[in-house]
Amino acid sequence: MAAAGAVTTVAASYVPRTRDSFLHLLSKAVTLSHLTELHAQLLHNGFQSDIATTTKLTHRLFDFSAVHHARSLFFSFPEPDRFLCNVLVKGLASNESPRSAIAAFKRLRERKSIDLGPDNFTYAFVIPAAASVGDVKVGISLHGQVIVGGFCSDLFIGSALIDLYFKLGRDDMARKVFDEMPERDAVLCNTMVSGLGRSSRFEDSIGIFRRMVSGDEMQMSNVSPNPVTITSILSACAQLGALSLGQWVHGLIKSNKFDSNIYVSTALIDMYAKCGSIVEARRLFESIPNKNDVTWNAMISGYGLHGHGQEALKLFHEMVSSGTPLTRITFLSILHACSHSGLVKEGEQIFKSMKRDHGFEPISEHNACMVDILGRAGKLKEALDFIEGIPGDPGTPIWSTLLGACMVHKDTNVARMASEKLFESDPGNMGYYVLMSNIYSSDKNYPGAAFVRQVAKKRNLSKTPGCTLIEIHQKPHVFKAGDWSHPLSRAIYAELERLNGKMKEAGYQAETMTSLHDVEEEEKELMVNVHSEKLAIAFGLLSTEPGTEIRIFKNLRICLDCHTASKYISRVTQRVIVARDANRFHRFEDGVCSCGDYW
DNA sequence: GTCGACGTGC
Repeated sequence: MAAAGAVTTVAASYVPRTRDSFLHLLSKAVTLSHLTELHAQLLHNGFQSDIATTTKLTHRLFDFSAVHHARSLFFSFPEPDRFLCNVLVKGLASNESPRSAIAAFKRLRERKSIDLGPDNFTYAFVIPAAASVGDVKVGISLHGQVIVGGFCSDLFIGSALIDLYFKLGRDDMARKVFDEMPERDAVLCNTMVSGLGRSSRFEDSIGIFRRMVSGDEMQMSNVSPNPVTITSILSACAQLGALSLGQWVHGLIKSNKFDSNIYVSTALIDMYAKCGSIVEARRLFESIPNKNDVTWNAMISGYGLHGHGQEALKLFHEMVSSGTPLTRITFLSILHACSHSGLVKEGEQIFKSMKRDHGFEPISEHNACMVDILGRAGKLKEALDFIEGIPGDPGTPIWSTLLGACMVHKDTNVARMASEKLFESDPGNMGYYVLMSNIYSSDKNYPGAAFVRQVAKKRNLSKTPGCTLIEIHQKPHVFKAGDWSHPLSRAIYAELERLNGKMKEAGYQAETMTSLHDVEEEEKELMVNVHSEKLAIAFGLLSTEPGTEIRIFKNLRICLDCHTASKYISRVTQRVIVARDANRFHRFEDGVCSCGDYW
């Protein structure tokens, strides 16, 4: 503390200092004004051409984002060496100036006469810069230079290259770099695990994780999962809905004493909530002593996902009184919870208080939430008024939200208006054409529906195929629409047939007929085909004891017919069915869904 | 005097 005090007084400037004491003070500085003061003292003490202190000062200035100051210090130094140049490249790269970092790197390479050629550090700094701007040409050129320079076995560079190739969308190259590393450490493996996860290649990602756990490969003999690995894997479990794997990882967390890591415990809450175990998520939440904003947000959004709007509101108010700083994501989470539960008044109040009491100017996503809240509740006129009140261009997500609400409430006029904006701003997105065509169909405007589909076809767009996952005895089974690839297909279709009879007796009517008119043959076939949700549910019924809860996961939003069918199935079989779709959870019990038919 | 990977909202 004495040191920190000294640098803030002007009198101290006249005390002669040694290089070591300056280096120490530079590392300790906690504010930018400390650094500015130290810079003045360095000049007073004749250190302007001392490279070690100049390097440290440049580094620390970048730490405080004083990019301009750091830059001019660098350029005022007569003969920078490679070390100082590396600090410049790193500083620029980590201060949202990756393009300047690349430019600086190129200038250095051109001046190789004074032995400023890049070393392993330079590449470890400049490759992430190329990755963050997504520059394929520069990225590949850097990889080439790494090979020529003989830096291939450097672990820092290896991780940077793996991350680069994932960011460029070249998963196979990332894999190649990983496979060819003579030795691997935890960070290198984690880069691979999280990169594969971001590319939705979960099985591959889990494969690397398993190899880290088993530890019987020469190249990874000293590598075992750490908290970073664990959070990446939990995030994969959450996206996959892989509860049993998540539980197994939870065991690993306990035996490795990673419980106290806040990243790990927050990821666990998120995993349990997204895998359908909201009660377990809350139990864990309560057991965490050092909750931060992200922990609270994860729990609030978990309640939102399950349609437990009141619980989400209670927790939100507890968060406010706990003194935890609220963030934009807190408001997104609570507003989503309101929209999923139809809490219009509460949502409006929170939206107002966000700006008034907490000083957050709404960004596009908050506005989209409000449109969602109003639109889902059928207040399309209010939603339109709200959109008109948004300064500037409301943006694609808002029109897309409004279009979704039009589908639920069958409003063709507002839908036409929203879709025109969307076709203009995002013409390559098939989802909008499908929605608009369905809206026309449900209004019996078949020429309109056919026209929209034709436009989509001319633009060569195709639908994301729907699929549903169900985990039986810790093994995942994935079904597509009309799937016959499962070994038990005969039994599954027979079970569906049997269910259909019982459901019809109970009053079920298929809801697909309205959209069957005037569609292309290929598409008609797809619509007549049994949806993947039903196949997964039938398989679940066959494979589990009576009374067991059935949990399924759908990659898209659940369709109206499958939603209705699931309600009937839950009644005629007396089973609870929990379905997670792309948006939220549905819990079907005795003919009723927890979403209140509101999704 | 200089290096990397993780959790919350769509």
